[in-house]
Amino acid sequence: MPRRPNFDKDDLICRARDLFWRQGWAGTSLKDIEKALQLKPGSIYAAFGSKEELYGMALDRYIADGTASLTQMAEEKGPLGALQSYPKSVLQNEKAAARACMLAKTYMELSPQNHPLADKAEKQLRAMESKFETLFAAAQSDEQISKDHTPKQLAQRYQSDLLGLRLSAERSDFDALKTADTIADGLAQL
Amino acid sequence: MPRRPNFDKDDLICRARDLFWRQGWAGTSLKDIEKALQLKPGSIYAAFGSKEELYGMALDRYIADGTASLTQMAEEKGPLGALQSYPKSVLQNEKAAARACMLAKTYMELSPQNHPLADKAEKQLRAMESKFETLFAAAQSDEQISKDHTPKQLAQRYQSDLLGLRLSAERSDFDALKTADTIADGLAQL
DNA sequence: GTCTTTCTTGAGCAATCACTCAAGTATATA
DNA sequence: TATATACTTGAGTGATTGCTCAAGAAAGAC
Repeated sequence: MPRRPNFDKDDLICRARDLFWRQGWAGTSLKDIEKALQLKPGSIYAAFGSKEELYGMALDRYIADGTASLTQMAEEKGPLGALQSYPKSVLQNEKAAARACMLAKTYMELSPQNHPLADKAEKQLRAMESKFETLFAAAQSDEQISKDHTPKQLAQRYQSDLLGLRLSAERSDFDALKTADTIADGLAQL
Repeated sequence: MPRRPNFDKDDLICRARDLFWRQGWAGTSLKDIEKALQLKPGSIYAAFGSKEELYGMALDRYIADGTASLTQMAEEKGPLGALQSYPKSVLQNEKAAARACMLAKTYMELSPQNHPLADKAEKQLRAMESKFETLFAAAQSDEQISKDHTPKQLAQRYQSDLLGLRLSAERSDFDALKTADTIADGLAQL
């Protein structure tokens, strides 16, 4: 009966994600989105509801990709190996729209306004931290690293370093790969 | 002859700095500034020229305070002591409008648009890195830390960790002081 | 082909943005 | 007190914001 939409919604969300990831919430206008998605306002609102909902879907997509990549890495390389490889793999991901973490950027920009999207980002940062915590606990069980610190403390320090690395990697004069190596080396010495 | 302005310009810049620091560039409207400075638009533009110039002055103020504090710390505690104390002292600064670094926030928000303020922030991040580099070099000369890594590499890793720490410290469920301790401990083991 | 249903279009909405300027007000000098 | 000078005011500028909706176009069912 009906006419079918002539676009791939998933692809559009990815393009929106890359825009938001690079330019942030306020830095991305609907004109930008119209241009990137090749869609008129009416279609955008019919398909996604609002700018905020679209950003939410973009975040969801970002989160799904990130957790999938970490999970796969853990299966391939074990807990310590995954923690050691993850920073470098993030930096070397050519498809990424930016080096910095979209969750961190979202939280930084929107938490002062108590924006719901900031809550969403914070919640996911917590989820990632707890994933790291699990990996550290496993690495301790495997006796790959000492039990001098709790898994939670290790995870917080690790995530903090990772976010700093990714933030710094946006700078042109920062040797991100070398710094990622020192992070990996640091883990081996724990 | 003339009437004198009945406000303290330096104080106004500090209040603007705190606003921008917390809320960012796009997140701070002129209405916000009018309210915080208790000034009408005309007075703001007469005193500061534009929102951009005011942000620039706010950044300058932020930079001056930050470098002064690090310099003083180096005189009091020596190079290694300063590097060890600096993260914690930043976190414990009650007068700070936010935990995260204003330079990093500015750079993150505005570098995608090639905004001049992002250049200014990046330049100052470089300046801070080079200050850290000097301190690491001095610490190596004093034989307080090994020469396994170059001062530049140490400074980049240190600054990266510091920015990550300050970013993470914005989160309510992050044990920032403990993480700052592990950073300080890590320096002692170099 | 005709009808029905859905998608696409883009001019245009109210609200907000950074900013201006002419008029009014306050103060130091003479 | 009179005058000159600068500061303060706030309504209002054009541009841009996120968003709406009536009209038109396209595709499957018959």
